[in-house]
Amino acid sequence: MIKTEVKIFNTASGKKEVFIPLENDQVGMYVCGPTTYNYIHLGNARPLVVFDTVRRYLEYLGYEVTYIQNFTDVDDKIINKANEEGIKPAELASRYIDEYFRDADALQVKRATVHPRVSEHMEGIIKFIKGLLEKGYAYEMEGDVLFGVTRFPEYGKLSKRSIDDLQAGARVEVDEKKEHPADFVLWKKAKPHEPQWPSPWGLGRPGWHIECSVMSHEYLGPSFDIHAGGYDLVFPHHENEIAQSEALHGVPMAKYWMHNGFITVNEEKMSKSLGNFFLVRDILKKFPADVIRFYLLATHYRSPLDFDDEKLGVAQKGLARLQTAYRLMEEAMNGTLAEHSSAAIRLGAQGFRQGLQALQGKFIEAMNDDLNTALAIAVLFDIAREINTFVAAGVTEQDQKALLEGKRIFSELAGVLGLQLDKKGCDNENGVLVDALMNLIITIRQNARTKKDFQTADEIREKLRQSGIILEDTPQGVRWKPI
RNA sequence: GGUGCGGUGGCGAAGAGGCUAACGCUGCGGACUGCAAAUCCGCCAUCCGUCGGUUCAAAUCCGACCCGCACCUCCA
Repeated sequence: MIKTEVKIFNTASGKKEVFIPLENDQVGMYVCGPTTYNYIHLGNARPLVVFDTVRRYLEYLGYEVTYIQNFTDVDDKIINKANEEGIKPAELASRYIDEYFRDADALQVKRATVHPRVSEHMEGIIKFIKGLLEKGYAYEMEGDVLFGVTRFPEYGKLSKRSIDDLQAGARVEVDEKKEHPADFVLWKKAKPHEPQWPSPWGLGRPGWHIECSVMSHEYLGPSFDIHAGGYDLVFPHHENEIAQSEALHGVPMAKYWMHNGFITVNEEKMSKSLGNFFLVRDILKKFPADVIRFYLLATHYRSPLDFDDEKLGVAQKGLARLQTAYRLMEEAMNGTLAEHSSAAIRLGAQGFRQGLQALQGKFIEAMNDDLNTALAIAVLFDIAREINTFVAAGVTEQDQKALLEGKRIFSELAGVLGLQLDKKGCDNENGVLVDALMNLIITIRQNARTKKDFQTADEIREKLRQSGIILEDTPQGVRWKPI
């Protein structure tokens, strides 16, 4: 367990607070997951990556994290789309759950401890609603069950809205029969040809907010540490969850509420309703998944983040710089580069190690400050420079231990961000073949260079570049890598 | 109308009372190189939306104003 003080910005208080879990080294986290009627877009991906990073960091520090992320698989949009396609809603939902995993896995998002689905928690939902009715927080209306916001005095505390404001600005369809326009549905009366479940109030299905209250309670208890999601969930989704859960259980639902900012396109929120969204899998056709992840983490999670290809291109270059440093260090360790003592003044191995350890401290400090991944990445760049400088000056046998230590720190910290630094080269069988061919080509070119036939040498290099292979001539020999 | 967030170099982006305002990209100069690439070194904001105020000291606190964004309705 690394002893250190993590601070988290808590939407509930509007301030950064020291993170102290309810139960010493155990952390319970609930992240609102997608409604599964489409492939996920980049805006959906941000919370996945951000809160996965929160999890990774807490685990790195030694906490044991129970991470719950739901799938909303019962919903109007699912029903509509399924009808369009002429298949069952459940079938459509489960298809997009599979597709979700494909994208999330690519982005190195760790699987949750449990991924509960609404459709599998009907019993719990019904029981929960029953409890709310019994305690007098909910009321029945023509087969629907509604939560009465005026019956819960603290309603509005998360989003800092008063019930009166809600009434004043209400663009909500006013249903005269509701006690209050902001009352929201817990249980919806069934319509024909829709998924439906039996309940004490007749056939129907759950409203949107109730699922998270029920499932978080089932897996994490009435009170847990972190509840997270996109900023647009603060109201009404999370506000309503709080109302339901705290009304029923009488204890604070979550200790810390974390919300990520939006991805924008031309400064406008990326959203399904605006239609300006980019699917993760389409972006993956142009950029590797780790570049997307790097891009998402290079800005603080609460700030808006504008998207375009150019910005991903910058991220790609940045990540490549880190990977290059890692590669140079590995080569120095493997002795791929001949030992070379340079005239340059160089850091001793001792200084190198101490420098990296100090930077590791800075990394932790950055992450402690409300998950400042932008700063943490800056530290990674500092580490890269240390490594490059150290390695470029020439490495001897005595430096190997320091290099090993450096490699450990570097990859460990990158790993906290879910970034992999070692290039997964060619797959093994082909790799041997490719290596052999590359060695042959390089030898031929070297012969040309020895004869000062630079025209031939340059032609080979240019042709390889066009095929996606970069050659680098270094004092220690020729190196190649895919673009 | 209500609520909240933000405006930092050519671009992106940290910093939130006091070290020369991080880091990355771009550009420029240098080292290295046959030339490149990669790498290293150096340079590029007298200034942090505007105007006032508080303070010994402000990009960082307060006030006003301008601009942008978001939420108040499904949305990550």
